[in-house]
Amino acid sequence: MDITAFPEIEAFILHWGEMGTHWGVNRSVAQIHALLYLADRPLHAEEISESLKLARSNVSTALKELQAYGIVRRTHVAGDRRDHFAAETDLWEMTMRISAERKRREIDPTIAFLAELKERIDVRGNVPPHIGERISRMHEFIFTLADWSDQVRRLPRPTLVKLMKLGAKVARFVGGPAPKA
Amino acid sequence: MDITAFPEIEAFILHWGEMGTHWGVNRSVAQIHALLYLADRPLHAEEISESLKLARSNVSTALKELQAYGIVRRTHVAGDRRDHFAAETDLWEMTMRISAERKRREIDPTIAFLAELKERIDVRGNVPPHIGERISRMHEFIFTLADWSDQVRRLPRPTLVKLMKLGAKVARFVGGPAPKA
DNA sequence: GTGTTTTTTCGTATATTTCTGAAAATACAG
DNA sequence: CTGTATTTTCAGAAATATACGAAAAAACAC
Repeated sequence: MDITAFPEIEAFILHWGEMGTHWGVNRSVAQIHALLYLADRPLHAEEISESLKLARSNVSTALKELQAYGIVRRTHVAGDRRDHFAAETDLWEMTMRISAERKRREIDPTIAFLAELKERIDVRGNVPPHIGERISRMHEFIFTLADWSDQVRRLPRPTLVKLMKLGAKVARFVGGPAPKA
Repeated sequence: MDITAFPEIEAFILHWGEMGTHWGVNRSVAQIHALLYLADRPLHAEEISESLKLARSNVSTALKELQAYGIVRRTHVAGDRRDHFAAETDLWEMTMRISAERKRREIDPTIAFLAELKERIDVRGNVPPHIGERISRMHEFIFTLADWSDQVRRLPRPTLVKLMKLGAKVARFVGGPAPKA
């Protein structure tokens, strides 16, 4: 399957690459992910490199990143020494893994940082009180969201899908008003 | 309130700026947002420029961006011709507005793009069928999430907070298993 | 072990984004 | 209207992130 044969495939890959850049994922990583998502068989690094016209070394680095996210796995093809790579195609699974990894990399350290900062502010004593309050509120807020995301991530997929489809109607279970539309 | 007087404040601003860069928000925008979040009164552009050592013009651009997100508003101070700026300090409100704007800018166009792409693939006819399926699934998935986010955004804040605190326990309402921990 | 294929590392080149400063535009007071 | 304060625009400079290619390392066959 040569991607240049289908402009639609190329368009998807380019769009996905751009999306990546808007969300802090580098373009090559996102493009390779898109390519593997569309592929119906595992691809080796050389193929990827040629298809996307990226340096072989760049592909290597990007694949490591995708594996760190847990959304691409290495597989082997009989009679071929080269590593082959396949993307997770279950989109819920993919989303959960990306969110878990980004939480680990960025959110957890931020929570720790805010806790430490609040401590330092309290020790110092002479910082205007509203500063401590704002920092505390941010800490608590991010912690609450992060904790919620951890719980949601552990839900069985079918439960998650049901909840999602329910949308704002879940509000009725906590005594909220019926949603308007 | 001179931020250089408190290294904790500066640390918060720098951290927030870095967070921004990891999520596709430019550093100056995020830093200014952090400063305004901590400030207990509206600040004018010149103050911001001096506090953060950013060019006045850069501050102007960044403030426009923050206003486009709806998380900073322009106010006026009696007897001062200059515009003053204050950040939304309710973190739920802030989060909802950021997510609404990012959806508008990035997700909605992506949904439209995927729909259009699927259409083109169907018309063309000779694209391998699994490609069309993968694109369709991605389209549906993103649409479902986006629709869910719209509904959640419309929920009254107290309802939202209750749901969040409930965490994985909401699963019981859709016949899911009791969460483990 | 040696030779060959494949992958990774890493310093540097390139591309991209961000920031600046000067100039233009706007808003307002008198 | 004229003059002054304030804000915005925009082309180029600076900073940052990304991608490359050469060389090293690793994996494997023989």
